[in-house]
Amino acid sequence: MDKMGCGVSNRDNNMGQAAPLGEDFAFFRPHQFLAREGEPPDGLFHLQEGWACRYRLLGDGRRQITAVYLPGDFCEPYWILGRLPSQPVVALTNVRAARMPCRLPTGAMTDGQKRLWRSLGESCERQASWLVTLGRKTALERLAHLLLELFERMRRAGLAYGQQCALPLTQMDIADLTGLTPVHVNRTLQSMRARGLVELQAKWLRIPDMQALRETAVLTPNEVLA
Amino acid sequence: MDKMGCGVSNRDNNMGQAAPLGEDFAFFRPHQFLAREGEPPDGLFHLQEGWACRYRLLGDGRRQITAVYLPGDFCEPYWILGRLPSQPVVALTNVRAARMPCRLPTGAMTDGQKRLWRSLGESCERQASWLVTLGRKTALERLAHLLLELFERMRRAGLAYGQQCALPLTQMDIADLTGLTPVHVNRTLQSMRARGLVELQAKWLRIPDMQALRETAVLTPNEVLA
DNA sequence: CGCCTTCTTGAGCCGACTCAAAGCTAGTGG
DNA sequence: CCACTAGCTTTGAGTCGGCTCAAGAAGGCG
Repeated sequence: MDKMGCGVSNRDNNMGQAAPLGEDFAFFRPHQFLAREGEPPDGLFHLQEGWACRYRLLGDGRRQITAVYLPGDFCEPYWILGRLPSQPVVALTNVRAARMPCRLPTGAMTDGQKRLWRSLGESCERQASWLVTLGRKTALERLAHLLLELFERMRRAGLAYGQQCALPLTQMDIADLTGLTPVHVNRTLQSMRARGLVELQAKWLRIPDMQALRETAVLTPNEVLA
Repeated sequence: MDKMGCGVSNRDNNMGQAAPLGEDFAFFRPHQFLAREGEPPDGLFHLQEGWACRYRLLGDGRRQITAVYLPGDFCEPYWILGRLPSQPVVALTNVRAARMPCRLPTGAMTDGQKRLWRSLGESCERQASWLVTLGRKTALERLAHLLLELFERMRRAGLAYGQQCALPLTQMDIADLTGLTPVHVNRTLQSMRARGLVELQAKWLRIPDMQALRETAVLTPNEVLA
């Protein structure tokens, strides 16, 4: 349940600025839903700030996170394909997002639409890569893949500084992304730290040796984050 | 390498029948590629007969199959999004497919295009479901999910007879789909057989108790194969 | 008939899990 | 400024699901 009300508001109502025609904004706090399973989403969100994730919860409490949304990402490109969300999406941090209509664009191909198609393509590819990682890789390889991907996406969004970036995930979130337990994530991160592969503390990620981390992740050359 | 030549041919050349305008057909034998990593596909294939799969091979021989294509499926809807295939697709059996242009449809929405969009949406959703299964489920649950999904898709394609259907996969293929080893697939299938959950032999699948198998797969009610 | 792939079985091992209990923060309120 | 709390991280000890290695049985096909 939303603890803070609906989370969606017209920018005119609280900012005193004219929003671009037909566009308004939405704000979410951690744990607030951007979409619920089986319910039509309020719109397609273009994240401006903050992180969100899509997941599935099994009856006995097992959880798997199936997508992460970073600033600059669309959430969720699949929605334009006309199906109801099959998995809920929640904010991981405070989120600010532009809200746009959620339907298949028709007619002329604008830049915004091109970006949306590209985003859809990248999502599909990332999912396919994660099927490989979850199906066949070790804990060490999984973590390397995850941290590399998140860093690379943050870098592209202009949010990396040198070889570091923000990473507002708990070890439990990381466990639910990689299909591991929090305890094992903790131990594996320690061993990565010991080998100089990553530094990760206080929600901040640093990658001292990108090449080494890439090799650890056993990604194929043209994997999404190339 | 294709052992049998290119695999794509204009139907007029070998069937003596007029093909629908602008459409031709392609034939593949087991292990022939429908698409290679990083190379533009010959077209978008609409499978009429036979099975194919998409996969990734890691350097040390580990393989994960990331999609299966059955008769009636498009292979591969993602291709219309304008990226080069990031994972190869090979035929698992003899395949007959209609070949169509591989680009984003524009203009009026025909029935064929609607089917293509729906197909893309279903693919995305299936992938998301498999992320959960590979990340969080036991061997038993994974196999139940797989067999249930394949049966249901075959049923929708009109290729199930009562509670049985063809299933032209080796136990090694099944292992590469479920992220397990062939040995463990074998043992787990035996225990499923012993519990009366499935019968699987000679490339033929029978599901005596659909409800029991569904419960075993711990799927959420509105999972793709609902 | 002989070859090759697939399936099956046995024995031992190990990567990741479970359970449990401390240490850390960071935020809250007195 | 400090006690108090709640959530997160870390550590230890023991277990187990699925893996590895190896060999034999059972198909399928030329």
